[in-house]
Amino acid sequence: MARTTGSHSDITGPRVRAAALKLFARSGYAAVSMRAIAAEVGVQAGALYNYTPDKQTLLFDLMQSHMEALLAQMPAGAGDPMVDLEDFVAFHLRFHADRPDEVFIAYMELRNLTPENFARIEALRRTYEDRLERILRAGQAAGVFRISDSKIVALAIIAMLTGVNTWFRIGGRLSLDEVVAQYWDMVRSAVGAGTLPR
Amino acid sequence: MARTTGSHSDITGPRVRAAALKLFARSGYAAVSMRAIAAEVGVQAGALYNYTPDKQTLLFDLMQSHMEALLAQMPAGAGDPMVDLEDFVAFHLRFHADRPDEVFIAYMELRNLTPENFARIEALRRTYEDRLERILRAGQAAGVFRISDSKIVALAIIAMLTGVNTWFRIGGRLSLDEVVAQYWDMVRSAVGAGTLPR
DNA sequence: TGCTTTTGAACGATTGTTCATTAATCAGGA
DNA sequence: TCCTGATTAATGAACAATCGTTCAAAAGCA
Repeated sequence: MARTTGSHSDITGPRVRAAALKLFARSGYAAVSMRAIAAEVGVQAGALYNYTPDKQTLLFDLMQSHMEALLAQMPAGAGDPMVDLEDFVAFHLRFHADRPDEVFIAYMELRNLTPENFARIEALRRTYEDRLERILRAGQAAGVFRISDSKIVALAIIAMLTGVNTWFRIGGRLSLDEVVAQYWDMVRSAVGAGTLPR
Repeated sequence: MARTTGSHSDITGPRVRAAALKLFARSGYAAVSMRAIAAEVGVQAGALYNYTPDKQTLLFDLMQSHMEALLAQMPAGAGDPMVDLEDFVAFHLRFHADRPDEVFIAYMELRNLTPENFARIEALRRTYEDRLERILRAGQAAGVFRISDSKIVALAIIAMLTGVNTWFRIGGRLSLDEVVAQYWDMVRSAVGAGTLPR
């Protein structure tokens, strides 16, 4: 619906989510009070309830938005396992490097979701893992990847890639391009695809 | 000092730590109340303060004990980079598989430590990472590992290995021996050490 | 004037922690 | 074996503070 009269919703709403994202990432969901979020926005606690029914939904919406953006922007896959794997690795690293707070929350706050909300986020996460596993199985079938258990390799790769967020910061010692190149080297080696000149 | 009269400290004390470990791992430090810990032990909240000065110290002691056990049991290193790396991988996987709760806390609750306590745990963690990096540099110098940045590779390997704790459970589809074998395959490949028959 | 947004107070519940009091356990002597 | 005195552990109430959430009233804008 179009903007209604006297409304600041389209200004305050995003600021509430941004404040919650920042504070949840820094201190954790359980340790952040609604009053702290309100103070970050510059508003009283009661005003937050114009933008979220409760604190739990605020967390869930942040995680859901993140996971849906991840799935929406993920490369579709060209069909060549080697190309698809490289694209996946590059995409994962760049997407995650751009959103350290969202990534942190998506991995750390799963246990603070209600069971129903947890199940919904978990389903999105599995969809993402399945995409990588499908690439690995295609390469396995084509004989270009030498791996035994595609599920384990998929999880190991994702864990390795997501680990960059514990240390990588834009503007640090290494550029994002260098990080992508180095991780692609490791992933390519780990799946048993020889070190080919490119 | 030897056991003093009228004391149950040596019984209740460990039970307090065990209850805190279990509940912190399940729900997170901030979401667990001292009353919840006391209920798990079967005691009133006030009694906990015979065994810890406060909640923060309870968390810190759990994390410190875990990290010190990790460092104490870590293999010393024989000198051969290939052997040392394989030993490190196997040790890491087995040690972590045995202690899912401790590992979970050690990685998730860092931000709930006071700055001083955080610095102390962080120092222990860095000591552990340095041990792996030293193995990698030795293999790099000896020409047996083909890697460029030993620091990144060390962090990537640790992230990959620690990731098993998100899915591995003793008694599941895969035995621990199978997991160790598969991860060693991936690590050996990732550091560019050829797939040799063993 | 009509509608939206924000305030600010209030609510019941829960938080970490303290402490006087009670209960339990022990060593040593009779 | 029983008693005594000493010592420790656990209770249960209390504390000030903070929690998520609600809502009537005030403020701001079209």
